Amino acid sequence: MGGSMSADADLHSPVIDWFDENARDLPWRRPEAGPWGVMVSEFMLQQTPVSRVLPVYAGWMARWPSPAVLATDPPGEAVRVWGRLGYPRRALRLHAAATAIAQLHGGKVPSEHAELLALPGIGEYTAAAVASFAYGQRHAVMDTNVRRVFARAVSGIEYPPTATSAAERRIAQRLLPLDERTAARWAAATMELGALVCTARSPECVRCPISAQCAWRLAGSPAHEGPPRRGQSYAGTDRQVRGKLLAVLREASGAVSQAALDAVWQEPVQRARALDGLVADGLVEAVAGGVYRLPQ
DNA sequence: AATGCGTGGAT
DNA sequence: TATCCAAGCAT
Repeated sequence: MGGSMSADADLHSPVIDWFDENARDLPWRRPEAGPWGVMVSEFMLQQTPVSRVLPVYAGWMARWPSPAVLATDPPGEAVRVWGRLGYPRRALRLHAAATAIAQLHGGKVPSEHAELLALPGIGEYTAAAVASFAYGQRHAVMDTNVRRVFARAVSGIEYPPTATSAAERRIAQRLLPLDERTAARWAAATMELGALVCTARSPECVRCPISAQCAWRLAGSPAHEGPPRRGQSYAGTDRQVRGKLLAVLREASGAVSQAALDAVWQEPVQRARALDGLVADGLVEAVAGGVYRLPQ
């Protein structure tokens, strides 16, 4: 098995105390955000930086202060307000989740992990995050930040593996404080530490509250072994074409012509494939006669 | 298990 | 300029 219980416990207080002093004042952390605000923020933050989420979150919550209100608007409006956050299928899934909450949960964001997991767009991470941040429950919340912190502090490696491993889950469970309140604080604190200090590219170990106990640091900060984790290319892909097509639809007040969509990409085969994909995903509706619009 | 899915800032 | 990276999910 891994390290001793005392070594694990020595991490809790420094990290939580650091969080008490350094936590960002983010809108979804305020009491008025409520479970719905937490849930909206988690959808928006999937693969998207905080700085870009902030303005969209504000607009979203002002227009749709509850899942029931969102459910009364067409999904295309969610896609429109989503704007340029990226991965617009998230907007569709958030709308679908709001509809399910309105219909199946009396309009209240469920508090049980299994009920959250059953909602569209909510996977293991988001279910744990909402249950922990919104309801104060005890869950191992493993996002890219937490995984990196544990990889370094506990496993002594610079980056976690590409896919979450059983070993990582064991470590997260082992480190999770037994007390529910403390566990919820720990989850937020470890995530914030990864986001602000133990960052991917240039960690600021001098500001880290557990640098003296960090296995990676103690090993001399060895460089990442193995093949470079390939970043996704973007230019020229279907994703870029989909983005350009959807941008036209978002910015139009109503339906748009085939000609307007054709103008965004010269190559007709890829353009058609991208448009078909958007329709298949439910992000675009084909109206009669080569006219398209956001879904209603 | 490996892919596809947006976008823009930082280095 | 090219690459990396950002609170993942669904298939």
